[in-house]
Amino acid sequence: MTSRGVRHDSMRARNLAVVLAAIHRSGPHTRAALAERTGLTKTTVSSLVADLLEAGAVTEGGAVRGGERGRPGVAVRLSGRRVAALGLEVNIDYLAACVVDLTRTVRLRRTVRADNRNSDPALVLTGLRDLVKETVAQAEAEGLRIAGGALAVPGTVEDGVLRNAPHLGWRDVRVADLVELPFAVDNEANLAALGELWFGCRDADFLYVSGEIGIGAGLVVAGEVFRGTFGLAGELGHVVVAGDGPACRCGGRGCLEVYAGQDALLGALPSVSELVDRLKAGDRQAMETCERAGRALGVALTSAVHLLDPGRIVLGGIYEPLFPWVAGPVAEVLEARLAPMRGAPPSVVVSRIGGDAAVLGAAGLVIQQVIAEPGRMLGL
Amino acid sequence: MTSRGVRHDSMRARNLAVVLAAIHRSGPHTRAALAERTGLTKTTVSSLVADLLEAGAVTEGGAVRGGERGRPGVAVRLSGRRVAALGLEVNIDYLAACVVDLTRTVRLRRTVRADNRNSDPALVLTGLRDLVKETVAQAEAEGLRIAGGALAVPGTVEDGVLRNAPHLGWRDVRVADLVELPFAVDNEANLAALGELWFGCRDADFLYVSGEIGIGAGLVVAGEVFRGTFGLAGELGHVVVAGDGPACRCGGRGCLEVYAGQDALLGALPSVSELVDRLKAGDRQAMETCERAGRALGVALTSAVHLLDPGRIVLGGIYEPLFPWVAGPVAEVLEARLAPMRGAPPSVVVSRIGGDAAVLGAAGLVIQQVIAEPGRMLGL
DNA sequence: TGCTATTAGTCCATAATCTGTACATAATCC
DNA sequence: GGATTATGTACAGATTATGGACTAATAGCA
Repeated sequence: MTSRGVRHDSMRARNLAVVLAAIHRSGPHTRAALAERTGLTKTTVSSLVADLLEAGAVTEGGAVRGGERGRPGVAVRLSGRRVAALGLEVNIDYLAACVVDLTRTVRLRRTVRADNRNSDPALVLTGLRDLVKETVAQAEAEGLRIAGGALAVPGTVEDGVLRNAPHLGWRDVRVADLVELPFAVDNEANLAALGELWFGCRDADFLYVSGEIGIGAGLVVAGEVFRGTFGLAGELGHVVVAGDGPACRCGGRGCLEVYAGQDALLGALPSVSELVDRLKAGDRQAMETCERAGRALGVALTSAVHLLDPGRIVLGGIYEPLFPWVAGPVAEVLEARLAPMRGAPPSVVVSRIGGDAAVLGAAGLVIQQVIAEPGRMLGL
Repeated sequence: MTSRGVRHDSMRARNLAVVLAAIHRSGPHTRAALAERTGLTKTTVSSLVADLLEAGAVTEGGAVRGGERGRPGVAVRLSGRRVAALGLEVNIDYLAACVVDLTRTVRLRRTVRADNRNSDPALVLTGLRDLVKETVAQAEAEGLRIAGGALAVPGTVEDGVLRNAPHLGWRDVRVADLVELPFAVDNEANLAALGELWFGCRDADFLYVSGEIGIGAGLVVAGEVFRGTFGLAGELGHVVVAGDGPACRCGGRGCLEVYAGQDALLGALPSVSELVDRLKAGDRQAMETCERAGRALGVALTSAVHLLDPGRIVLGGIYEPLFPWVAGPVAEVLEARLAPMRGAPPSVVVSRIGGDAAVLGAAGLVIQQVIAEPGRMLGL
């Protein structure tokens, strides 16, 4: 737990990361601009950039912005040619994979339908492994080198072990050693939040609300996902809306999920798209259901804002198609409850990437790691 | 916002911090043990320790633990002789100051009664400045050198500016330049949490609940205070317990504060000690009030656990004297609502330092800074 | 067109810091 | 008392960043 001292090699590694992060954060820069931003000398930056060029993480050339007088600089930008990340997702009715390059361009995207409810983990993971093999082969055929992978799962994760995924019916499944690559596993909502950070709103501070059968949330503060002590933070679905409300499957009463989970929203309807159809047709009962769910979500988010202090609120999952009918009540409740004490409540916006958030976020996590530790991830 | 590159001097500064942190984290160590823990060589550690010795941050000698065979090492331990931190607090009815040395020993402690409700900030700050002068002079007379100070205030703080302290009646007061020292200002609940971290339970992961007129909370994860996006996280008092409960002064309904704030607990009683007396005497009504408050607190904490995932829960402020009557209902509610899904809920314990938490925490913040940046704080 | 000012990027000697081996020191074990 | 073992220091060597000098490339201006 004690942090390690800085040696010459870790100093170099850190400086590589600092330069790469500066390029990533604010677009292409000349070496001179990078030197100014990082506080390193031009000489040092040149040397670091040379390493990054060789690793294929950056390219030279392209628009040289700004230069008023004097010799124009050479822009150094992230390269999409070589380094790429593998994002994976196991969910209730599908497996998904994607490959994203360092410029955040989605290069490959595959989904395999499968009924994974109460499934055998070994079987599903074999299927996933096949999907990975195909995807990686295809990516390599395009000249990409996969620097690492990450997997999103609908459940709680501790140290690479899937502790509990109620809807899959999995418990204590070891998934970290799925492939021979640097590999991470994390909760769907956390990764969906990262997806929003990398491919959606790109804001550095927000709470992503993932409406599925359960309701999860991922908080991003200063570009980092907040995970809590055991990685269990963000369980919005069981935040209490009414202390003595109806019983919830979690054992509590009056949890948000009871009012605004998928089951509560759909009632007897077969699917979310059916609900949306009815809403579009102006079905009174459907609209009241959404109104009620939205208000409950507003109450739960009031508590979440007081405790987590998010910059804004992004609604995703099933709340994305339902946004037009849910967002109003949510915002009204937040305004009424938060404005007097806090001033303007966080704005409520819709997710821009919908159902792809988690897979993309998984790839985003890997890209984040590459930028944070280029030395380790790229073998420098 | 871009992080700076590592230069030779910052490498040294960082390594000083790493060594000091290792000594702080797990007690006195020999140079050899420090070398092993930090991954640095014995030579480097020797050189770093020499600097720390000269700065007065550590001393040699004392028990040499462990050594089985071979030449015994010289223990290097934190020194209480020279470096010290100044903790300050402005509260509704007092000003407080303390001086704590690097070994966490409280060397000085002063409290000045004063009615600061709806007071003139300038006047109160003048009084505080006098208190600082006296305290610093006294500390220096004991040979201590104050490395920095921190101030706890009952309100929200942004960038050294006190934004809003409803009970003091202050708004947008600039307090950061109170003294000519490295100086920080923060919210009372956050600093009380740090106090608990440094002088109380010393756990690295917990949620400190600060019961006062309002109810605040400070979350510590891995030894760091979580502040949220704007530093407003941890407003436990306005977490919703019952969506359509009674109105709260914040504009919401059914907030925790309505059920378990000081006003709700005391009712017509003049003081907390009066309430405690009645509870000790077995007063039925008082006990029911506490029972009800405890259950409400349990419900709010259920939401907090789902969202923040704390390691344990520490009850402080007025909940400290009331702990015997409040803790039971809190724990019961948590158990009932959390156990089925999460397993054992976080344990609920009483604060060990009571009303001193915030001042001590302010000093703790400074010590934390000294250990994190000995170069800057000690002028190395 | 050519000169000057200005900015970008590289070269190379120098400085700062950590590493690694060798060694003196100081205990325990038998 | 000698062997063993571990601590802490000394010194040469390795790694990395620095800083000033130098080359390169462009715009402005005469």
